[in-house]
Amino acid sequence: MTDSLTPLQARRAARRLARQVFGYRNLRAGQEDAIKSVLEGHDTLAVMPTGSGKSAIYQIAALSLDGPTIVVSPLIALQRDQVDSLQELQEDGSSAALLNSTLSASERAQALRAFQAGELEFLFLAPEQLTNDETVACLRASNPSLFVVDEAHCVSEWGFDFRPDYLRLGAAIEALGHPRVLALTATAAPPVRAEIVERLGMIEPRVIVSGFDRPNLTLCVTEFEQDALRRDAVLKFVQGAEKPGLVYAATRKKAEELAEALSSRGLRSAAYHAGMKAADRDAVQRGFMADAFDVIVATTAFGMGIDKPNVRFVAHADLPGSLDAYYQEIGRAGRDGELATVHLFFTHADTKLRKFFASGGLLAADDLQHLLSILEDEGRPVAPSRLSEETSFSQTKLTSALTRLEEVGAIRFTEDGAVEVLEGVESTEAAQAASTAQHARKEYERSRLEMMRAYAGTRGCRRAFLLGYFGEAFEPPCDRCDTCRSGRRVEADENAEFGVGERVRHKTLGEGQVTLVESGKVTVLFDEHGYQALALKFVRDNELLEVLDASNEAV
DNA sequence: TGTTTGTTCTAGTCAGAACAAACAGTAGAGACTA
Repeated sequence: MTDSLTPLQARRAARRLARQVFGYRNLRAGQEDAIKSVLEGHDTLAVMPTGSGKSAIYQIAALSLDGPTIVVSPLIALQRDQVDSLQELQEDGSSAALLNSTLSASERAQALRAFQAGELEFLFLAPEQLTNDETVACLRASNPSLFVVDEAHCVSEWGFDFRPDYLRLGAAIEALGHPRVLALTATAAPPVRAEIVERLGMIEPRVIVSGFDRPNLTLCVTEFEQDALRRDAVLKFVQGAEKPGLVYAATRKKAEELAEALSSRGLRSAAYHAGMKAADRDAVQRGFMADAFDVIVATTAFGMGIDKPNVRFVAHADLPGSLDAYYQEIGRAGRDGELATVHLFFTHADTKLRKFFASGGLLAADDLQHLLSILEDEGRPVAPSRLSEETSFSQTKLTSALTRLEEVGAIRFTEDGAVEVLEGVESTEAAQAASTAQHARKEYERSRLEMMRAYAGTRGCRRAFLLGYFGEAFEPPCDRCDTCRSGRRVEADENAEFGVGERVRHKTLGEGQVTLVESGKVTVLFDEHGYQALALKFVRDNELLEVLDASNEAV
């Protein structure tokens, strides 16, 4: 690892590069703190709002350190954008390259050769690339000084069941000799931050969190009994809203249907989802950026990497799966700092679809045991491709199963990527432990959906609720949410002995952090059990919670 | 989990009931074909 700098040296180096390379007269507080932290030698997680210059953090840190930088980014399109913007900065245009499946074998070899020869400062890749041992060996030989994980919330949001290779980044970092790690994201509630730090194996990390508040956003929610009434309300809202804007729908079919309905009402609208052809998706995205559309109706596929300043509204035509996802999506409104409206339209039935999505990817204990028995019978490391053939598991399911078993210490990956059972492992117990861990995860996801539902139904200040979820106390009224503006806002329970952000300990659920005190309930994010809403009276009568001070001592 | 779509059956040549199957979100990698 490159020698660390003193705090003063780090600050000077950061400011000098910011001026010389980027032409910045000043760095923002969060930017400077994060860069300093990296230059002082710390693994660092920076949680900062979009538009606060996260890319500059890793670029300045990378240029300050000797040795090349690996940047993990979730989408190939994002990687291309980053390389393009870096090439504009570099006079010779040769200091950044991509590594992904769209390259030919020779292009790939050339990128790796250039990285190894020190001709590249940045190499951008998706986590899947790091499952290739030859790639990892080649990258290790290049002695990278910095390992950047952009959009780091994907580790937590996607790693468990969608893109499991995100969960193997920690192992890849170790295989690379643990270069300094810098994780960047705009959205991470406390449990997501903890998971990023743990999964990436960050050593004595510094976690730098800028504020989550977006005071220029007006927060509104309307509940409907019937889907048809909700649909009419969404269409009416979009017609009357200042443009351009975004509508998020839960399904592809609904996105297309709403886009068509808006077009028939004279609006320039288009649908966007992952089922569309790449060229069509690209055309919609470019059209939106160029103000060629009034509104895009999209699934969750739309938005990552979109930095359009003048989005005046974001409407949700379905309940999102979590406040994390919701905050990410509404964050695309009002990036120019001007007023923007975000409106959630939902029905109670929305939770059913979300529960279905959350239930996906569960592996049966029998499947896990079957996998272990194959490995046991073999008695030596087995290539994942063979396991895939013998189990008929899809690639994603197999990787997910192996990750679950690795987490409970039942298997390990050898240096050449094969899998073997660890000595002394009892397969039934290990499969059961992995299955139990899965259910705990699903329980956590269920609790996040409950928090989303609670936000939709709150009679208190929505801004206070949202910020409390991210661990930030806020004193209402905000005058920028429907409950505050209506004059019907329910005051927080001022007699409650618990405050948002405080650490507490429950008799059976363990320690956690208070996220909300409202309507006779205290909601706690428990370290082991996710979000739980507890009746204050019951808590008091049974002395269930005790407040901990900063040093975790009961007071 | 719940809705939509497809299939089969009956009775009668169209239509509807009953049941089964498919589908509902996010991406990269890499094998395969033209």
